[in-house]
Amino acid sequence: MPRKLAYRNLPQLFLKAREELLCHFRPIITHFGLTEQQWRILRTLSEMEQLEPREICDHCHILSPSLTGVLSRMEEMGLVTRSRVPEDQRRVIVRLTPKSEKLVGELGPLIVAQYKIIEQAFGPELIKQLYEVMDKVIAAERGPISRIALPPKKDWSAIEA
Amino acid sequence: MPRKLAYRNLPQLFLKAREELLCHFRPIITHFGLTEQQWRILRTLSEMEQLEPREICDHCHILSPSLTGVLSRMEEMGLVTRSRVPEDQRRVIVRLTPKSEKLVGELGPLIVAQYKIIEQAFGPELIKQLYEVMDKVIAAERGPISRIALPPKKDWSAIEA
DNA sequence: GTTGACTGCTTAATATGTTAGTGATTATAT
DNA sequence: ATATAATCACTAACATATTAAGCAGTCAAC
Repeated sequence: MPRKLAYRNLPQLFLKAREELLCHFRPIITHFGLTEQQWRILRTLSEMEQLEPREICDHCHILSPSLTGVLSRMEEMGLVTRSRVPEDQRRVIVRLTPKSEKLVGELGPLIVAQYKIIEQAFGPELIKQLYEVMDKVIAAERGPISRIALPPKKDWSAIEA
Repeated sequence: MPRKLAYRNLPQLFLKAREELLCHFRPIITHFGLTEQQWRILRTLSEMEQLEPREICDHCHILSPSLTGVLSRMEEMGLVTRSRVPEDQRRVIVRLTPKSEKLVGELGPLIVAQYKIIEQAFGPELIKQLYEVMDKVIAAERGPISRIALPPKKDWSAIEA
C-alpha cells in the first residue's frame, strides 16, 4: 500500500532548484579548470582579501576535512598560499596568488554576465523572491527549533526480514 | 583591490538554506542507519511501488554512477531487490523489501512530525512561499536560457604567475 | 541477418561530503 | 605552575558527486 507522506521532500526540492541554477554556471567554471568549490573559495577570497580555514568553511559551506584536500590541491595549482599565524601556531592564513587574482578577474565578469541572462529569463521579481525566501530560511536559527523524540535504536541492517 | 561581484552567490545560498533544513532531519535518518540518499530512495520507492534505476536517478537527483553503488549497498543491507526485466535485459526493476517497508513505516511518521515542527517555527506562509519559489525555479526550463560565450581556453594550472 | 546507432547500467578515476578521532597548541581553572 | 579543557587543522574511513569511458542488449536500416 504505497502512501505518500503529508509533506513534499523539501530538501530534495532545494537540491533540484539549486542544480537548475548551477547548470548555467558549471560550464563557465569548468572551462577554467576549476571545481565548484574551488570557485566558491576563490570568489570569497577575492572579496575578503585573506581568511583562515575555518572562516572559509563557514563562508563557503565546506566541511573542514574536505577543505584540507581542496586547499592542498589549490596550493599545488598555485591558486592560494597557506601561511601559519606567528602568534597562534594552530591557525593558518589563506590568500590568493597574483595568478588566481588574474583568474578571478577574467572569470568574475563571465559569472555576472550569466546572472544577468538568468535574471532576464527568470524575471527580476523571481530573483528577488529567491533571495528573500532564502534569507528567511537561513535566518531561522537552528537552535530554537525543537527536535522530535527518537525511538530506541534498532540495528535494521542486521534484522532478517 | 577586493571587489564584490554584482550578484550574491545564489547557488551557495541554496546550499546553506538546504543545510539549514536538512540538519533537522539528518539525526532522524542516521538514527536508522541510513544515509540521506538512501532515505530519498526508500521514500520514493514507498510512494511509487517499483522503479527502474534511471527513474530513481530522475526522482531522487542522484547521478547514475552514484546510484550503482548506493543500490548495491542497499541490496546488501536487504533494503531493496534488483531484478532484470525479461523483455529487455538492459533494464532493471528495483523494489522495496518487507523489511524496508517496515522501516519506512516507522521512519515516515517521524519525518512528518519534524516537518510539522519546522512549519510551526518557520510559519506556514514561509513554507508555502518556499514551495512556490522552488517550483518556479524548477519550472524555468534549462533549454531556453542562453549561454554566454566563453573565451579561448587557457590552462591556468600550468601558468606560472 | 549484419551493421551501426542508441539505450541502460556499470566501472574507473578523481574530488568532495560526512562522521569520528588524533596531535599539537592555546586558553582556563585551579 | 600544572592539570584540564577547548580550539584548530588534519587524518582516516567510508559514501557520494562528477566526468569520461566501457560493455552488453536493443532497435532500425539496409
